[in-house]
Amino acid sequence: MLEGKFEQASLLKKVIESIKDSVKLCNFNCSAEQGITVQAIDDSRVLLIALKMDAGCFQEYRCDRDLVLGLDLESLGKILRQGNNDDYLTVIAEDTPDKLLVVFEDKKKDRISEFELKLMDIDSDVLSIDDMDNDCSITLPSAEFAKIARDMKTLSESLQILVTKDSVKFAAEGTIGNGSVILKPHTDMDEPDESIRIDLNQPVNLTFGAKYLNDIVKATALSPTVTIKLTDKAPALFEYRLPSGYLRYYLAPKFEDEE
Amino acid sequence: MLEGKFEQASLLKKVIESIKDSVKLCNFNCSAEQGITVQAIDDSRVLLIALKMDAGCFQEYRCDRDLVLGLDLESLGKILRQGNNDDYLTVIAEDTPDKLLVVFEDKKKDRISEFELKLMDIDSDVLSIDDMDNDCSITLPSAEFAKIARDMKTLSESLQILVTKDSVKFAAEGTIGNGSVILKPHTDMDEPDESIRIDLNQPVNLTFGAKYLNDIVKATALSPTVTIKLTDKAPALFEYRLPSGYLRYYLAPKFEDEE
DNA sequence: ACGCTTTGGC
DNA sequence: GCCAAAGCGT
Repeated sequence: MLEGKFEQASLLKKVIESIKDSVKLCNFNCSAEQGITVQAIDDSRVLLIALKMDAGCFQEYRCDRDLVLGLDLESLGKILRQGNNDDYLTVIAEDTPDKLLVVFEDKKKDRISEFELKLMDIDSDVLSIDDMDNDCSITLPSAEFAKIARDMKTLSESLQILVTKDSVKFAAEGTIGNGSVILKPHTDMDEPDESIRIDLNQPVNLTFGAKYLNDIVKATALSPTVTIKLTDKAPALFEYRLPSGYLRYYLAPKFEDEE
Repeated sequence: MLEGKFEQASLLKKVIESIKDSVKLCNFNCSAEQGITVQAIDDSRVLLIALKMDAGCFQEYRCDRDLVLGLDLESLGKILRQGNNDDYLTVIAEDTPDKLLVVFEDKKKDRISEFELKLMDIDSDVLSIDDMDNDCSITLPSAEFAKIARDMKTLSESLQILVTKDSVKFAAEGTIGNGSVILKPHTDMDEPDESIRIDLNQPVNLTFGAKYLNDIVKATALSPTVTIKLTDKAPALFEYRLPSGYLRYYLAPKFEDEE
C-alpha cells in the first residue's frame, strides 16, 4: 500500500492548484525510491509538466509496490480545499487501488476529515527528457517573474525573453503599445531569495506564448524563486523547487513565422 | 520635448484610476507654465472632469513646447498598473509625438520597465469654466463622502444634498426605503482632515445622479478631503486637491421633473 | 462593467 | 491579524 503523510496540507494543495488549470486528468506514479512523480502534457499539448515529490516532501512515506493513480485534478482540488493549510494530510491507496483516500488531521483539535476520491484509468505516454546543456540559466524571485508574465500578457499574446551576460529583458509588442522590463543581476545578501542571477554560455532570444507563461506562474506560491533555463530553438525549462523535489514546466518557444 | 518625472508612480496611477471609468479617451495638454491639464466630458456627457497637475507634482518637469497627448486611458491604466507604487515614473514625449514613453525605475533594484503607448487624435472642445461664486462650500473627509455616495446608491438612483448653515444632509428615497445622513460642521484639531466645514451664503437643495457621484468618489485615494461647492440650479463642483494642482468634477444637478 | 475572492502590504 | 488592491468570474 501507499501511505504518504504531509506535515502541511498546503504543500500538496499548492501543487495541485499549480497544475490543475493546465491538466484535467493525470497519473500520479508512486514508488518507494522515487516518491511521487507526475508527467503530464497540457490539454493543448504545448506545455509539459513534470512533478517530483521525493520522500523528503513527506513526514512519513511508505510505498510497498509501484502504483499508478489516475486522478481528476479538479476533483482532487475540491477535496484539498477542504483541509486547512497546516493540517496533517495523508494520502492512502491500496496496492490495487480503485480509490485514493485523503485524510486531514488538525494538529490541535480532535478533527479528522476523510475523503475518498475515485481513481480513473488514464492513458499517458511518459517521455524521457534529456537534461541537456542550456545556453543560459536565470534565477529570480518567483513573484517578480509572475508579475512580469501577468503584466506583459495585458499587452501581447507573446513574450520575448532576451538574455545577455548582464541583463535579462522581457519584452512584449501589442496593439496598444510596447513594453519591456529589464533586470540586471544582483546579489542580495540579506534576502538571498531576492537575488537575480544569470549564468550564460550564449545569449538567447526566445519568444513564448503569454498564455502558457501565465499557467506556469501559478506555481509561484511553491517557491520563492524560479529558475529559467533557455536554449536556442529548444523548449525552455521553468523550475520551482520543492522542499525535496521540483515542479518543472517545459515550454516550446514560438518560432518566427508564428509569432 | 516633454519629460515629467514623478517621485511616486502612485500619483499618476491614482489619477488615471480615478477618471478612466468615466472617460475612455482624452487629451492631456502639456505646457511649461501650466504643467499637465486635462478637460474631459464623460461618455454620457453629464460629468465634466478637469485635472491640473502643476510642475509641483513632479520631481522634475520640462516641457519645451506645448503638446497635446491623445491618450486611451484604459491602455495607459494597463501600463501604469505594471509599475510599483513607489517606483520613479517618467513620462516622455517628443515635440511632435506619436507615442508616449512611460518609464518606471525601481528605487533600489536594477530594474527598468519601459512602455511605449500609441497616441491618438482626439476631438475635444475645451470649455472655459467660470470660477463663479457659490451658494455654499462644504469640505469633508473624502472617505466619508465616498461611503455616503456608495451607501445611498443602494437605495436610490438619486442623491439629494441639502445644506443649511449648520448641517449638510444627504438623502435618498427608494423603493426599499428612505435614508439620510446628516453631518454637522466640526473642527478636529488633532486630525484636521477629519474636520467638516460648511461655508454658506445661501441654503441649497440639489439632487444628483447617484451613478455619477459613484464615479466621482473613485478619486478618494487622491486626497484625504473633498470640497463640494454648490449653487442652486448650477453644476456642482467636487474638488480633490493634489500635491500641486487638483482633480475637479463638475456635475449638473437633476431638475425636479426628471428626478 | 460590477461584484466577489484571493493575494499582498501595513 | 487586519485592511486594501488586484485578478477572476458572472
